[in-house]
Amino acid sequence: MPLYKAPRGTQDILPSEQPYWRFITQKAEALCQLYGYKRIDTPVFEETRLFSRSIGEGTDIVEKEMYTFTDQGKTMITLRPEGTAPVCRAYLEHGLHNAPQPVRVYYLTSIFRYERPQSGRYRQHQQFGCEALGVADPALDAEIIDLVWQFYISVGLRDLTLHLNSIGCPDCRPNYLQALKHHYSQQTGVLCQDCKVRLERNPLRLLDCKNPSCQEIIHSAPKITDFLCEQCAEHFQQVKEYLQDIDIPFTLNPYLVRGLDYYARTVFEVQPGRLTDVGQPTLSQQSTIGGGGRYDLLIEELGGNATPAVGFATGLERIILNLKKQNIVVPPIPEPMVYVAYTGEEGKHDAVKIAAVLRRAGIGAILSMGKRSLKAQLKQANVLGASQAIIIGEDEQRRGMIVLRDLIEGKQREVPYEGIAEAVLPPIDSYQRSAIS
RNA sequence: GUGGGCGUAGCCCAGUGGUCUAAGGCGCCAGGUUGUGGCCCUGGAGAUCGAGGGUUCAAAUCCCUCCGCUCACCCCA
Repeated sequence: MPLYKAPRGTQDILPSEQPYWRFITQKAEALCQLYGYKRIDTPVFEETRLFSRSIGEGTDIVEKEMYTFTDQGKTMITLRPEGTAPVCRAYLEHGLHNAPQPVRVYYLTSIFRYERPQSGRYRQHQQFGCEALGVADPALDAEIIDLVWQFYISVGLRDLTLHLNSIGCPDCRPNYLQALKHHYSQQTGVLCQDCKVRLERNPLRLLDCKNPSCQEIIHSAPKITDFLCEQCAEHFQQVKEYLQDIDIPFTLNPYLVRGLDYYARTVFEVQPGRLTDVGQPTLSQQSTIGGGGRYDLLIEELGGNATPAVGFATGLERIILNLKKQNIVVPPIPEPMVYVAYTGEEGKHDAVKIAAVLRRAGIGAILSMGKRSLKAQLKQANVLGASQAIIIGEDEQRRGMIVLRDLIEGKQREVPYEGIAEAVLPPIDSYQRSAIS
């Protein structure tokens, strides 16, 4: 029983897991470059009021999931529970409205939420997100959705479903909410406890209920897409058309709502698995690997000028979870190719020097440590995946030579001490080339 | 916050009251003659059997409490 353990809901990402992380983060960054999104990093913590204002006072995140504390200067601080609000804050703080619009940025960062951990859910998790601020063009919605979708494709995930909806704007949503409330008020008898609360506090969330008895009410409920104002309907129509232009397969889901208050118009979510029943959510939301939408009012809410924006975020742990479920293999992280072994104390000085010479020549080298038998050293070279071993033996040393052993072919030859880097290079090159192709 | 499952070495796990001073596999370390890997063989290190309390002549094994892990609900990525 170890004395110390990683806090609940957190995890160590050990070297053996790193290939997954490197793989997906490299894919993400390559894609962002392709779409012209630039990296932004914001602080791990912000003033609490930024999040309570943006995410919404009544949301679960703000009510019970934030890591909040008062610092020595009596400031209320919160560990970032989502990525959009800090980006908006930075946009305002640094006058990014003066940059060419839209401002396209992405982040790869830790997110903190105090929740009960379960499969694919952690108190600290990593998100990859993109935000495009300053433009209301529906083509930008399509661009953002295309970007996430291409991201999933580029990491190799299959069988995903893109759920798409529009939740309108402050002009048209009240009409819908009224109709929704009216629909529900006639059936309060069969409502679950949660939905009774939702009816009062956050009616949109009624559509989110998984309770079987509430499902029927949901399916007979009015659809928000029938209540959109002219502008919202037109915007949504164009988003759909642009997505069709670029062959992004989406599933219209009029019951899709999102958990943060700042969304307006376009909302979307990506879930693993295909739907059997079109338009009907069959998977629990917990399996969602990514989501996002428009938040045209958020920046104004935070004190800026009216600035439309759209973005997405996706959970990296959940992506890795699905990569493993789908048996997708990721490329290994290359090991240093040369293992430097030696016998005796005199040999060790040359070993230290040769390892340094190789590294300075750009050749990865692992230096054997401690006093171990040659057998043990070569065994380790093998386990570490080195393609070549340099053996500094006392006999050869006296003649100014060292042994260069090819661990893949099992052949070795003597080469002069001087110019060892040149001797090593060619076989390494060919090996690496074959490993890449 | 609610409910289910589970807690034996770094990992996988056997063992359900005395023969357990806890077995096996992987991994680690060392040997298999004198300076050479991948296979094989041998040996070694590594476990207060999650913690505390109780029942019993006797507990890894039964009971209680706590802690932790895990899965699901809620909600979110």
